[in-house]
Amino acid sequence: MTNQEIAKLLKNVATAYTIKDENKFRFQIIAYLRAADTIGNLSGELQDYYYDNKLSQLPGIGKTLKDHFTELFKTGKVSHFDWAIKGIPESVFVLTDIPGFGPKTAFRLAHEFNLKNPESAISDLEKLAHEGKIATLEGFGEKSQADIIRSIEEFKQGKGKTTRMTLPYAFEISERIIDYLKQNPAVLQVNALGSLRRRSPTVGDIDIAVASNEPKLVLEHFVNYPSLERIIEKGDVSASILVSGGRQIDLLIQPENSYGSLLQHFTGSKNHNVHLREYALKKGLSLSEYGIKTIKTKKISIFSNEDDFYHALDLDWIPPELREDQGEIELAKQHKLPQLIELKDIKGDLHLHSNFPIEPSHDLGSDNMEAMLNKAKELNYEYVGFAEHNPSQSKHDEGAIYDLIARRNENIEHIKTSNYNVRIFKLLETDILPNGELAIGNKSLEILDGTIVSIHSLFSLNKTDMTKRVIAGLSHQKAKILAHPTGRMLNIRNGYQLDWEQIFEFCNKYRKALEINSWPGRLDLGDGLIKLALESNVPLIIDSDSHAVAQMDVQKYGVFMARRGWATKHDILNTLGYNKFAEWLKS
DNA sequence: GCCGTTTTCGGCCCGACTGTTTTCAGTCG
Repeated sequence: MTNQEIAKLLKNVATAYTIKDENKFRFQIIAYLRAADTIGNLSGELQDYYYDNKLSQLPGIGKTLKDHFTELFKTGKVSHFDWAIKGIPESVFVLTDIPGFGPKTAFRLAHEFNLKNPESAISDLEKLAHEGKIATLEGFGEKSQADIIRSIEEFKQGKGKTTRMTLPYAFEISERIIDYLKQNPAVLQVNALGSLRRRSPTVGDIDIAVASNEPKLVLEHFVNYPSLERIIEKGDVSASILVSGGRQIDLLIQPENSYGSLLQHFTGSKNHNVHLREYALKKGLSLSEYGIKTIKTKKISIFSNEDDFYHALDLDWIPPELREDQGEIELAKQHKLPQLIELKDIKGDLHLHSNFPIEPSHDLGSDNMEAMLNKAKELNYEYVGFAEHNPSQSKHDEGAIYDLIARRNENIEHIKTSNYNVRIFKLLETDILPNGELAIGNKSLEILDGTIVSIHSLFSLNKTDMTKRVIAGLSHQKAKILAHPTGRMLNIRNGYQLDWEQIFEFCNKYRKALEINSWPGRLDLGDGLIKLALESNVPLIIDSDSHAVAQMDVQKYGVFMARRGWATKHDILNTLGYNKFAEWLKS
């Protein structure tokens, strides 16, 4: 069962509670939604937390939910959930997936029109709306009927927040919008916030904050964005629009002198803010996007920057990547937050695919080694590793594979004679075959400084066999790094099954590194597994997996993931200088 | 149902926006 399916299950329980008795279940509803939020935004699989007995570490998951999940993973269902949603038509849970449909609206419509069939509930409702039947209900009008028709249309097209963007994609959109907003003189400051600022691997909508003393002018400018599709809402200090491609942009505005509170509020996460506000309440303070209110005197302190906002609560400033309610508030109080790794700490990129004609099993790079070295120099790297895919087994015998690798090595030696100031490691990205053997023989491996190993076939292997396969592959003395360890492709496929506890134990014992692959479509490992790996003292390495010079800039995304996983530079191997790194590679 | 620098019991974030209302309910972040 995927995280999204489990999160939906929890939301369904909250929906059912809301319909049955909102007051009685008030706090259960909050708890279920909070847990759903945690799980929906988790970058590791919930099931892995269960296997590692770490469910209780997750915010919002206490004893009761832990027991429910144990039942879920053992039996495939939870009797308490079944009990909770009993009596609510299944159609309701289908309708609540549509933006604008909450529990009350969904239940009311399902009930009034007797929408029994969940398969057809959405199209049945659409038909009723077109027939003008919804506007006749008390509490509904022509406008809400039209809204329902449009919501369903957009939902079917996957617009708004129905589908999530990858982080790098969202980055690009946000930069275009920010450039546009800056054209207006009423805009004094502008930042992308929300999950984008927290560097979440996928982003639902793009949140933008603006400092301005003339919010009306800013809003007017905003809703005239060239690729506007429609205005979702527009008030006095905020607005939401849909832009071409069906992406939702939310804008919030505050005067410059209270911009710090807005940054804090709009960065989230929701769970971080809820926790922070509960913490503040105990000090007699109430937090909002406007500032910090002393409850007794009703006096509001305002903050132009975020540091002061946190300091006013006796907390250190918390990096946005950590604001996921995973204990960061308590550590900020004790001045014990980790010093997170930064992009400038990276001293090399060990996973580069050049265009050297090595006749590989998978895609070849498009630029030559010299061009990639020039770029490495530009990035201030001390060293790189060329790691083309191994020559394909199907087209070459072992001798031919050896010759190709030897020729590539000669090419590298030749380049070394020119002075590039960047040291080179002779690596390779070698497939781990389904039986756990590496795709090239010992003789070929011997002429490498080391090899990256990875899974590129038979993803469907069961957990036990896949774990054995990976460990067998990593066991070779030359195998040093497991590339894109989960095999996930964001929004395309989940990773394969692995027993992480075993993998971590093995990597720690034999000092094998797990890669944080910065490739925009992968971002693999994600932050959840990074955090768990660090708790097991596993060496990590951040690589771009570049197939072209221009792609070498994606390293920042891997650093974002590492930061979200609480990594300091001491946790990441390629922050080491050349000598120390070479020493590890040789070990 | 969760959680702990007033608490293992008794609390539980705060506000914007919209539509259909004459003062609020529902949804969202």
